[in-house]
Amino acid sequence: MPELPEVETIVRQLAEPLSGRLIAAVEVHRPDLLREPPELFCRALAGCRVQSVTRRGKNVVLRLSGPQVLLVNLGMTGRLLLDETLDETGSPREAPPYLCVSFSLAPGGTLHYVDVRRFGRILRLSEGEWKIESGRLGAEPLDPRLSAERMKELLRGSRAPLHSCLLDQHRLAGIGNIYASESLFRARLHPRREAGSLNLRESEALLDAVRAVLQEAIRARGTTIRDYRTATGDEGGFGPALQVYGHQGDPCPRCKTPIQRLVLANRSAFYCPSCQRQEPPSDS
DNA sequence: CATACGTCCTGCCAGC
DNA sequence: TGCTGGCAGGACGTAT
Repeated sequence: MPELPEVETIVRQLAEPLSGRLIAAVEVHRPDLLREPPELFCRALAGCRVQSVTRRGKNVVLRLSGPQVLLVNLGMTGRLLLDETLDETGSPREAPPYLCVSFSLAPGGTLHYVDVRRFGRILRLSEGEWKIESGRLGAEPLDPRLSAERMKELLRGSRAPLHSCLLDQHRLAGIGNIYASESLFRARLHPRREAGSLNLRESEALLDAVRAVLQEAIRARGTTIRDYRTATGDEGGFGPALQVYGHQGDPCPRCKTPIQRLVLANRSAFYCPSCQRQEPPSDS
């Protein structure tokens, strides 16, 4: 499931090779990923030049000439694969399975959007529409301007469990189920703790933990549980570094207490019942 | 308004 | 051994 580190990895890999490239043609094999008729989509993108590839939350943002913005959300199983190779006959390689959209580049190469479960979305927006969409998304956890005070403010007023709050893309953008559990473990905060009850010290610990986990995961090129691949088709290397996610029943890496799994808002949260206490501290 | 929960979609695998 | 029901969850829509 591509979260911030996975999307960041893909964006870093695509930025150089795609910048300045021409989109020669677009083929849509799965129209349900779009919010417009595929013919319109293809016509509007053909002939555009890629100006930049960036990330906002879990979204890949391609700025194109026109100007227009191509927003790619990978959902659960989406992949952006850059194929620059040719086979021995000189024609492009065979289309990968579950291919949804392919962007033929000039000169040569293809960017494939592949998605088994098709939870992903590809939106073509104007600069103004994207500005509004981006404004609805929450703070970037790795933005150095994000302070512990601001972090506390983001959680303030929420009676929801911390785990659910971290998944809310309108508060912080980019965290999904894997890094929510990992961050809470590092910050020693219980996933069911009421989000709005965090004091400044705890908010700072949480922000530090979120940043540390995301940065380490980026360095490892993300976490492959099953489906995630980088833009070069490789698996991410952060899996072995996961301390609680998917480790139900295993001993806590800190205190050896068995890791527990609980379900919050239909999502699994993994935590150590000994290291991560439910109760807010009495000194707040 | 905020929160909870169902829905989409398919591959995988535990359990019968 | 083969089949199947349940599970996985990002984002959105609907219900409370």
